[in-house]
Amino acid sequence: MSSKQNRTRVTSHDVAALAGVSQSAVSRAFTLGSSISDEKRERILEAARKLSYVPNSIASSLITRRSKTIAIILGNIDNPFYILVLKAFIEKLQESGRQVFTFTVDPKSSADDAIMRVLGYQVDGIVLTSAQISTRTTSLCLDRGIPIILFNRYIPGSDASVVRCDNVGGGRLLAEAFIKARAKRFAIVKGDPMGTTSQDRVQGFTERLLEAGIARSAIQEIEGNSVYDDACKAVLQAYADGAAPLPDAIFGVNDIMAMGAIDAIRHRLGARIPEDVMIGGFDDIPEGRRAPYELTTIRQPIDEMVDETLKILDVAAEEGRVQADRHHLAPTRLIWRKTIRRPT
Amino acid sequence: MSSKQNRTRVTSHDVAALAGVSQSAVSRAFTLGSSISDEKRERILEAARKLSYVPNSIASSLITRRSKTIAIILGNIDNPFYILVLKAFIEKLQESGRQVFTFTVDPKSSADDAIMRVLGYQVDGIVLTSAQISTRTTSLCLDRGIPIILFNRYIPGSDASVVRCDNVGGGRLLAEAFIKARAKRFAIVKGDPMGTTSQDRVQGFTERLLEAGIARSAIQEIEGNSVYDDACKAVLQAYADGAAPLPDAIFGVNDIMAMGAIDAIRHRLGARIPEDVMIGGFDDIPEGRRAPYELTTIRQPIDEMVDETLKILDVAAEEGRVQADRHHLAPTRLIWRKTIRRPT
DNA sequence: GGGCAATTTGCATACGTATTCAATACGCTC
DNA sequence: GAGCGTATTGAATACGTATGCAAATTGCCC
Repeated sequence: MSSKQNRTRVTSHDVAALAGVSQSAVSRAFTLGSSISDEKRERILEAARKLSYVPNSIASSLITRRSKTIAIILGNIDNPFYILVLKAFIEKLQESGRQVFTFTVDPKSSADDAIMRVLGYQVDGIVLTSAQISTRTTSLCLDRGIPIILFNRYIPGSDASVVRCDNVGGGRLLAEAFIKARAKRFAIVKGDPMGTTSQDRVQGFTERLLEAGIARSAIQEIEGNSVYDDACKAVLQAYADGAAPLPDAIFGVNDIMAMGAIDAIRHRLGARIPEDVMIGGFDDIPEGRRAPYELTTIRQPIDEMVDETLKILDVAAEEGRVQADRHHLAPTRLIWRKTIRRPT
Repeated sequence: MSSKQNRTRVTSHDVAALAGVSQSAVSRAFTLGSSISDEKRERILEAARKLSYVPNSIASSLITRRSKTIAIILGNIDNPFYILVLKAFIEKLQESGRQVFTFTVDPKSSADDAIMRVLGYQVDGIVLTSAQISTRTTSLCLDRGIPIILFNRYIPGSDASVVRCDNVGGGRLLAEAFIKARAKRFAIVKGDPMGTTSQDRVQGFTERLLEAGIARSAIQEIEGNSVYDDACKAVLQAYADGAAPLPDAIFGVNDIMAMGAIDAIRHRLGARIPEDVMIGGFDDIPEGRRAPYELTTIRQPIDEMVDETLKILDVAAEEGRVQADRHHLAPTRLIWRKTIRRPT
C-alpha cells in the first residue's frame, strides 16, 4: 500500500492547519511544560496522529542547539569489555530520550577526525574509550561547551574529564593474590602500549611484586596488543619449544588477553591451570566466567562508571557549560574463580 | 587554556567576513564539486582554519533533507555475530562519510519506538536486526522515502527490503554433515521463536533429516533463547541426571548457543566431543574458532551481506526514493573444524 | 578591441521548529 | 460590572546552511 513517490513532508504547519491553530501551538503541544490549554493540546495531538506527524528533531536541534545525541568513540571494539560499556551507554541514554552516534577508530591513531565530524552534528557530549585525542581538539570541544569524557583512560595535560577505575590498585590486588599463592616467576601480557589503562595496571602489579621482594628479572613482559589472538600467539611464541621455562603466574592485563593466554597454555603448551601456571585477568567480562576459563580477575564496576559519566554529561547539559577536568575514580575488586590457587 | 564560557559560535558568516566573501562562497568552498575558483576556495579554507570553523551539519541536513546518518537497531547485542555486523556497518559507513545511530531493543518487543525517534532525525536509512516492526511503521518510513532493511530476517507481508543468508540451505548443509557422520539421534537448540532466522534454520535442518529417513521422534527441540547462558542451562536441564540419553548430534542454531551446548556437554555432563556427541553451529564467529571450541559451523558471508545492504541504501539516496521490497539472499558454506566427525 | 560562451559570484530565500513579545482571554475579588 | 493578575495565543523572527537566479567576471577567438 505504500506509495514510493510521496514527496509530501508533514510539518507542524500542516498539523496547525488541520487543527485550526497556529504553528506555535503545535510546537508547544509537543514541548513538555509549555503553556497550552489541555483542550487545545488534545486537538493538536489528535490532528498530528491523523497525519502521522513526527516532529523534525533536526530543525529543533538547530534552534535549541541541543541534539539530544551523545557520541561514543570506541578504540577497541574487539574487546568484549567495551561492548558492555557501549551497551550500557546505549540503554541508559535511550531511556532518557537520547541517542548515540557510535564510532570506531584505530586505538593507535587519533580520534580527532571522528570528533570533528560529530562536532558538526552538535552532539551534547563525547565519550572516548581506548583512543587518542589531541589537546587542540579537546579545547575546541570545551570552548563550544561540549563535554568530552575519557572513559578508563587519561591524557596528561588534557582538560577533558576522566572516569576510570583504579587500574593501579587493581594491578596491586592481583599481584597480592599471586604472592599469597606463592608464585615466584611472573609474566605480564600487556595491552596497548599507548594507553594509560594497560600502563597503570602493569605499574600497580609490578610495584606490588617488587615490594614483596620479587626481583625485576623474575617478571617477564609480553606484548598482547589488547586482543585475544595476539595474546595467544605471543604467549605461544614466548614459551613454545622450551624457549623459556613457563612462569608460575601470568597477568593478562585484560580478560580477553588472559583468555588467549589460558588457551595457549592449556591447549598448545599442554600445561595445567592453575596447577602448573596460574592466570589472572582484569575487567570481569561474562566470557571469562564460562566453563573453559573460570577466570580469576579484577572487576571493574561498569554501571558505576557509566552512571558517573552520565552525571557529568547531565550537569553540562543543564548548566550549559562544561566543568573542566572532572575526575572520577571507581574502586576495583578481586573476583576469585579457578585460575589462581586459593591460599588455604 | 580553554575558556569555559565562550559562547561564540563560528558560522559560515564569520568565515565569509574574515575572507571577504559572501556566505554562499563559504558554503561552496566546503561543497565538493561546487562552482568556485581555486584562489577563493583557498582563501576561505585558510580563514576557516584560523577560526576553527566546523560546518554545521544540522543546518545542512535541514535544508538538504539528508543527514548522512544511518540508524542500526540491534535486537540481540549479546550475540557476538551482531557485534561483527555492527562493526562492519560502522566502519564502512564511516569511510563514506556517514555515521550511525545505534539502538538496542528487546527482540521480543517492537522497534517502532526507536524508529519513530530516528525518523525525526531524518536518517537516510534504517537497518533492523533481530527485531520486530509493524507494517504501519514500515509504510511510514517508505512513504517518507527512508529505506528500511531487515538484516537476516524477514517479515511476511512487509514492504521492507531484506538482506539475509540462506538460512534454510545452511540448516540443510549441517544436517548433511551429521548424516554423513552417521548420527542417529538429534537435538536442536533453538533461538528466538519469533524470528525467521531460527525458524528457517530449524526448518532446513529438520527437512533434510526427514528426507534421510530420520524419524521426527529422533529430533528433540530445546529452547536456547539465542544466548549462551540459556543454551547452556537448557542443555544441562535436558540431559542432567540421565533425564534423557544424550543425542549423537546437536545443532546450535547459532554459534554462541552451540558454544553454550559444548560447555554444558563437556564440562557439566562429562561427555566427549565429537566422540560421544557431535555439535554444529551457525554464523562462524571468531569465538567459535578458539581452542576450547573449534566449532564446525555454517559461515554467513557478513561482508557480502553488509555490502549488499549498503547498495540498497546508496541507490535510495541517489534516486531519492525507495525501491520497495528488494531481497538479497547470500549463500552459506560449511566450515569443518573439530566438533563433527569427518567421514573418512 | 568586440562579441560570445563559460565560469564565478552574491542576493535572497527556504528548510521546520522554538521562542519572544504583545495581545487576548480568562478567573477572581470587591 | 470594574479591575487586576494569570494563563493562552499567534505573529514574527532566528537558528546556519544550500541553492536558484541574475549579475558580474573571465577567457577566448578573430
